[in-house]
Amino acid sequence: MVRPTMEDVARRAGVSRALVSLVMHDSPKVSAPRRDAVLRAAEELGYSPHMMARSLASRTSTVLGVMVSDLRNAFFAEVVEGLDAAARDSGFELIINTGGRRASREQRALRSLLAFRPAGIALLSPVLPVKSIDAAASACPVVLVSRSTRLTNVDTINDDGEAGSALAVDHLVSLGHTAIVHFDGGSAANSTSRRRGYLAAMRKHGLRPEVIHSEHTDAAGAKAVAELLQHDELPTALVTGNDFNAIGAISALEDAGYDIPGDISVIGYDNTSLAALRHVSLTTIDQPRMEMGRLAAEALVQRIRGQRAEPVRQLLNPTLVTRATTTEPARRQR
Amino acid sequence: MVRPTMEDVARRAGVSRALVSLVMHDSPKVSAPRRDAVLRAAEELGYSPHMMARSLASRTSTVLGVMVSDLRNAFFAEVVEGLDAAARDSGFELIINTGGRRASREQRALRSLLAFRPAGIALLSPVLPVKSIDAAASACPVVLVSRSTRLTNVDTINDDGEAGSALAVDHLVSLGHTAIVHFDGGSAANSTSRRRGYLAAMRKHGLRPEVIHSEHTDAAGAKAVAELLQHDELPTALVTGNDFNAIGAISALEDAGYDIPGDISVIGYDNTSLAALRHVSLTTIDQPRMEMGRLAAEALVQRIRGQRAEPVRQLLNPTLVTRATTTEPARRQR
DNA sequence: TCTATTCTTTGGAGCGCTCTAATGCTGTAA
DNA sequence: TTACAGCATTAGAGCGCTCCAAAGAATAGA
Repeated sequence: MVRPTMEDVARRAGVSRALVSLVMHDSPKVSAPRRDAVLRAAEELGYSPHMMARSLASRTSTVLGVMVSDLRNAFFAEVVEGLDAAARDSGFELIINTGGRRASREQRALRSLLAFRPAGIALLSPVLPVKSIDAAASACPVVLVSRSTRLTNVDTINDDGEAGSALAVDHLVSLGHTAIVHFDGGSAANSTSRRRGYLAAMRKHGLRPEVIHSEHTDAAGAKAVAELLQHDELPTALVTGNDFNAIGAISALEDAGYDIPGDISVIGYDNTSLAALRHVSLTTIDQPRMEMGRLAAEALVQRIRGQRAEPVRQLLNPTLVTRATTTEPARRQR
Repeated sequence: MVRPTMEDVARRAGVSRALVSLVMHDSPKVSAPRRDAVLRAAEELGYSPHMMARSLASRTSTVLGVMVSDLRNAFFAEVVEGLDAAARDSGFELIINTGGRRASREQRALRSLLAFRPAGIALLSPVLPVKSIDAAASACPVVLVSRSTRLTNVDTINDDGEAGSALAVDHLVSLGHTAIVHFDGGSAANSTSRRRGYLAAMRKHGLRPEVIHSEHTDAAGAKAVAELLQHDELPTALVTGNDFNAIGAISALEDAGYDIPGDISVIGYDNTSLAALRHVSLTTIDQPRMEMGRLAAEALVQRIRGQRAEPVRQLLNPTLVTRATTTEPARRQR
């Protein structure tokens, strides 16, 4: 388990340790014969540089710390995937920690990330207090994904939930719908902006908005439908808080004898793998999640390289993915 | 961005660096007044130990390297989640890399993991040649998840695909089914053992097996149904390769006018979040993915601590999750 | 030939920490 | 009084590397 060091390589190649270091960094100021000798010796010994020692000596780091609440959530998994790809392109590695959306655990996770003296830190939808974020930002560049802040030393990458909901409403209006109800996402971080976007878009079109309180689960979607069915008149379209909620709503409506989209059009949010299934074929709003990860990594790298000091505020545009759950309103409505 | 060192804390507390080190490690041989002084100084300066320096000096590591092909795949995401939880419990951090199921990229990923001199490495379903795995294992403990090996210095954690398929078949047989067809998973890593389990279980019950070649996607499931519909007689039950395939098969069957489970029972594999949706409510086979991650971490930790030298070969038992897509065969079928 | 100049190579200090061996300091026994 | 535990504390070497200053080697110009 004891691996060869630079010293070993140097001895075998008959050169100094410093020269080996230069070769490992592809320095142009090494003569060809020495370079070959060093590379051969390294190869023969199976030498690979010791990142920790390198970091320590050079006072630099090639590590990006990532705090994610839960990798099982496809949203985070995809953002991390984007982060990883972009980080690798810039020569960084990811060290990942989970915070479980509990401030105390996130605090711990953040501390242990900082103990690695990473070059930068990405916090995905953290529930941490601003104070902690600020403290972290004074130690290294920090980027926030799916959370905004007014801290000027921190970058943020968010999807534009308002624009997404507006996209959904516009789509339905263009199909001829006027009675459009929103099932909101309750206490979820992204539900406020989605609701706001829905309200603004309805007002823009001169329509009367109606919000039914719900959550981001299929059971909640079904429950919201039950509430909706109490009404005298049903809407012709539903803008739900996310895909799961949409699925729950759809099956509850079908159970109640309604045809989707014949009687009611339904639109989801997130474009999860679920929505794409033939069987489901849900019209939904897609957020560029991988892209968000890439942008987060790029924001960090820029700050690390000192290329920028002003904060970046990315607000990514979602897109509409039209599938089979939306169509023109039926005649009988209005 | 320049953070205080142990030296700074020592100076402020009026003690030596070594004493600070002892306090940071909760050594019992430090007097109470000194301990307090050190802790106060550390607090005031916002000191936190430098992991890299600590690793270097102590020649130990608290990092576990993880190579995963793709985090967007829920299987891996959950295994990683389990790994993370167990690693944290034992005081380790994860450093994650993606290999994309391409040997060359995995090679690179492995190399950069090894550069961190991790305490151990977990490879999730790698396509790496045995040679590379063996080389890694000579540098630090290695555990393989979803891949077997005969290397004796490497631990493996696998789910028992044969047992899972047998569970599916047994369930259907106990309901009274005899005409049971398998849609297999094609070239996927886990499909061989799942198919083998199906074949063995059918034979065990004295039934005639029939395998239709398919893939792990919903489109492939639908395509396999199209093929099935050419037959004169339909089976009364389907054992599919995974949940996506099952969903595709179900919707194709429903499109063709069949009732699920009235006419045909369908059983999935993986118990994805999909299967649990009310709307889908798919009977399926659950693999303990988080558990696999935990066990992988534990296997590593045991080897790291030198508690074990013989290889571990975990074969985890899947379980049947009964939902709404399986029932007794209809009368009309014989 | 000698010096000036450029190109290679090397010694060695130091990154922040750990850990061993040695020190200082009490108190107790001889 | 000295000796000797026993405990708390510290000096200092060293982990594997980087990087600066300086030395050496090679070449060019005079």
